[in-house]
Amino acid sequence: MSMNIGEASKASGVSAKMIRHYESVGLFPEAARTDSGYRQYTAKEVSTLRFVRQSRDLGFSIEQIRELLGLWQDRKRPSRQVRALAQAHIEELDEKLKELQSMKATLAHLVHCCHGDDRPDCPIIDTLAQEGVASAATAHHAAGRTVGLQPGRARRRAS
Amino acid sequence: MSMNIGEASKASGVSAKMIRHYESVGLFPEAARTDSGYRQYTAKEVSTLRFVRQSRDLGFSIEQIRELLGLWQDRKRPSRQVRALAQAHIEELDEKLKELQSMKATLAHLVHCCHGDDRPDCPIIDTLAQEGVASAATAHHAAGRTVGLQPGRARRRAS
DNA sequence: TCTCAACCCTCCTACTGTTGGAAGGTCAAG
DNA sequence: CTTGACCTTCCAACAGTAGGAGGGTTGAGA
Repeated sequence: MSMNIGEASKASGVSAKMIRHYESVGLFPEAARTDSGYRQYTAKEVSTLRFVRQSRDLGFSIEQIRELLGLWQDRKRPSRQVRALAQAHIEELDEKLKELQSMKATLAHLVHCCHGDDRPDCPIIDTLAQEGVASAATAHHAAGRTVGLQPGRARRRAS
Repeated sequence: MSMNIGEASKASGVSAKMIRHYESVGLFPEAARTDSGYRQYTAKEVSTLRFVRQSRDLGFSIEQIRELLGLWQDRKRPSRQVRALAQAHIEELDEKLKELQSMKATLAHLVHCCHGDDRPDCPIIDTLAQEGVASAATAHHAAGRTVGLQPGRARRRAS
């Protein structure tokens, strides 16, 4: 009935390392332990883990998953709440999509302009060296929140 | 002719904090200093900073920018090299785009299915609790490298 | 019974890039 | 001389994941 972390990991698709991490940040209560200190998991906990993984796979952040788990637990919550959370996340995804698309478009244009042969002459480099590529960055200038290809890409300029 | 880090920051659009950081990771040589230890920048260095910013805005990583700077410096490099780097980056962007689009599609479908009213019944939560959402995650399963809405989102399952 | 592999444990580190603060030194204007 | 705006360095945090070190546990085979 109960299993070690390795089995729970296989069953849920969440690595043992991550299970411990999620526990440590309080995403779910601490697991029961054997006398020797091994964590023990039941089918119920494995399904929670699976829930977390599915949510991560849809791009929800840990904090959002914390909320989702709360809503999941509370069997009386109005579906409206869940929907709103999902909707908000879609909008985040959209912002990121726009930014990436803008980068890609700019880059594709530059690549298109560059003959890409043995000559040193290169419009890509030249453009980077100029001021104001007028790309993704400037595109949402006023949009506030970052998007991050890399982690915390805050698009704000030095002010 | 030469300016402090604050002015260089304003002129380049890179925050002072980031200028120091880039210097510390060896993205460009250490700046000259006044007797009192203040960094001094010339127009040449400001244009390097601008180059870095433009590259970041197009989503290039620090390592990629390191290469780009090298290519920029070397006035004899074949434009082919630059183009290849840009092309490779476009492909990275494409992977990320696909992943985000896949997430969005799955999520949009779920949101569409959820009536979102006062009733507790919610297909979004129900789907998360099931196994195998068959979303972004499974989509590129074999694709190896991560993409990260959040930082290091490695999509590999616990193996 | 001993041994060895395959587990498990906790802690610390790294990585992506950026921001924030603390504690202090410098420079200019008033 | 004081004040405020600048500069310096170092340390920590954020998101999420992965890797290792150094140790204990378990169970099966010799």
